[in-house]
Amino acid sequence: MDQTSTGKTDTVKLDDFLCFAIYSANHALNRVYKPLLDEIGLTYTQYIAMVTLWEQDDRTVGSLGEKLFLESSTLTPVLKRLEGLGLIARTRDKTDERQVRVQLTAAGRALQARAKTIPPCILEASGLEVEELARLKKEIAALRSSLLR
Amino acid sequence: MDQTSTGKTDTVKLDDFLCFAIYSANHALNRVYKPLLDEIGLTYTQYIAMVTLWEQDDRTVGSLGEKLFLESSTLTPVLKRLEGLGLIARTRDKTDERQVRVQLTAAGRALQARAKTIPPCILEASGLEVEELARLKKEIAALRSSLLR
DNA sequence: GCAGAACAATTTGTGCTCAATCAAATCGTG
DNA sequence: CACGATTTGATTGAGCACAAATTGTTCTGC
Repeated sequence: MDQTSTGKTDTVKLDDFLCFAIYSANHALNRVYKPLLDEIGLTYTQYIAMVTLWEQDDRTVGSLGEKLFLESSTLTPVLKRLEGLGLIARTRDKTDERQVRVQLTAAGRALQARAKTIPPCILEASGLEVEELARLKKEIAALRSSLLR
Repeated sequence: MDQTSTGKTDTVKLDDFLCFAIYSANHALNRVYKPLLDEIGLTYTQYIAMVTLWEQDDRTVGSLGEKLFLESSTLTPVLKRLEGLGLIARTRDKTDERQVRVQLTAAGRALQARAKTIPPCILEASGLEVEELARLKKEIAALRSSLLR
């Protein structure tokens, strides 16, 4: 019973849609993250931006967007808020003034330690084993690649 | 290599996050849907609301929100736009005036036929077989259930 | 060297999402 | 019947997301 079947019924059900499963799982994840992120004063998008910078500091807006699959028009206000929170600094690149370089401040780096408790909470809420979660993550990432092709 | 491992590196990578896989796959799906939905003049959220009504007409705002995991504060403006497009009618329930009943118009029902071409396009873009897609959908729905527990 | 193309980030406008709050209708209990 | 509690949907404010248009910078061809 799937929306793509050529089958007998013409009543397509919402629960048959992969897109809805992902859409609603994303919302559910947001709901689990919300109280955890409130404690460190970040929204979800701000959090993944910080995770990306913790992984590699001193990026341009464009490279950050490429990593996060977000447009610069989305990132600009997000980064301005992170700057307002004192977690990052935004400076024009000296050699190419079109680019804005994003760098962690001391406070931004310090926040990483406080954020360390979050992933284990999510793992627990997922009700999955580490290996199973890793496999599911891999499959979904592969789906994303196909869709963006 | 996972953010939950107790392993050697303390550098947690964005690509290790299940939440990011789902978050970005959701955006990727949106990007595939966008041009298809443009043809029938709906946004993604408007589309899933219509799918829900095609599955079962004459719902209250609350029951629609329960199905879609959305708050009334999100649904009210979405439904008003669908009403403005002439696809649905919103009327107060005669026996309980607190509730608003949402019903398809003739135009709303007619749109279902035009929307039939969308799911096959998504299936193709996913690069997955029908069975594989159904299995993945099921796993993600199960994850959602765990998260909302 | 200079005009125009290409590029990077920002601004603007539309829509989605939630938390917090509100108003109206209904229910429950005395 | 009366009055407080609950239910239902709507409103407000903050933030995210994109497309399209804009500004400022760099590169290219002549």
